[in-house]
Amino acid sequence: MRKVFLFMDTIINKVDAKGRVSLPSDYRAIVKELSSEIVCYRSLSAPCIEGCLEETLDKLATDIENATDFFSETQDNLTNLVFGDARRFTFDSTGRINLSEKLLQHAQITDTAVFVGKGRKFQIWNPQNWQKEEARIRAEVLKNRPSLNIKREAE
Amino acid sequence: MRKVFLFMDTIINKVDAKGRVSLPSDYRAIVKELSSEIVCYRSLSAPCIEGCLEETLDKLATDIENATDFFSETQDNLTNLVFGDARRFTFDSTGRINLSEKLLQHAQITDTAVFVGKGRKFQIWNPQNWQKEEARIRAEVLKNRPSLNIKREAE
DNA sequence: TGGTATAGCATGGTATTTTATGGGATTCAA
DNA sequence: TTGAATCCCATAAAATACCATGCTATACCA
Repeated sequence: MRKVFLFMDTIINKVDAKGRVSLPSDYRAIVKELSSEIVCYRSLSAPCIEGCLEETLDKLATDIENATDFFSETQDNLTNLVFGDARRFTFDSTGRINLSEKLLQHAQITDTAVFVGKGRKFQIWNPQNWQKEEARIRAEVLKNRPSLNIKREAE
Repeated sequence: MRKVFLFMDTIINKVDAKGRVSLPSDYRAIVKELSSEIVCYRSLSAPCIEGCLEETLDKLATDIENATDFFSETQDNLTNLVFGDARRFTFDSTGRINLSEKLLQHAQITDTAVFVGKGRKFQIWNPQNWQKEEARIRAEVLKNRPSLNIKREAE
């Protein structure tokens, strides 16, 4: 596995009648080092699909196990919500995945999808929704310059 | 054996008159790497069936040993409840297991079963019950956003 | 710098495989 | 011998892999 891997850039691709979309080739290059699978799930906080490597979710599973008790309600709730929603999507030789109805509906995607890199994860948006969301984020950043402060708080 | 294996997604399958259910193919793929057996038991906290690899229960046994005293009532109770209830279920060439009456009754399952991935484990629910449970969990998580806090605590 | 060749990519269509599930046969135990 | 559990076979539907084409971005050369 490569030491450095980041999902980046914003790419627009078509979704055909069967729900097939080409995963951007840059993204594929990252995944291909391990397998030909990507994990997708409905974002908890926004009307979009999120994607990442299975490895990333595996880390989360371990984190949850370490942070909560086997019999605790919190562990139950979290694992149900996260893993109950996530699913593996394998892409074929041409690099397409077949998104499920559930995911497409949640993101209000019909015939076009926008892939937005987020580092270890990426998101898939309806083009109009993404346009609005990006404007909103930019406006907020201009007001508050939040990024650096937030990092300090967390450390 | 694969480095990463997670039970994911939510899948609805039919239960026939004999009590047979297809284990979702993704789940089978995970199990098949080791054997053709899965362990199931009645959930301690919810009206559903829980399933996992025997390996996972083995880890739990170790955890219980480490966390409680050999002679303690807690260890007694836990081990009785978990291991007294658990049973191996082998699936046939078409991938079906034959759930026992005891398990089906506990989960109120008659003709349809919902498999819910939970990472290292999965659950089997009655469809209506799962629908309610999922709504409850989502509402609770949206109120508290527990995931991030828990992660911080663990670090 | 400008123009052309080439390789890679997205996308539409088609073929193949896998999977869920019903029904029946067989085995084993009571 | 009867009942229950397990195994095997058949089928329809859905998921997935493969093939072919047109386009775009990149590389190469004059």
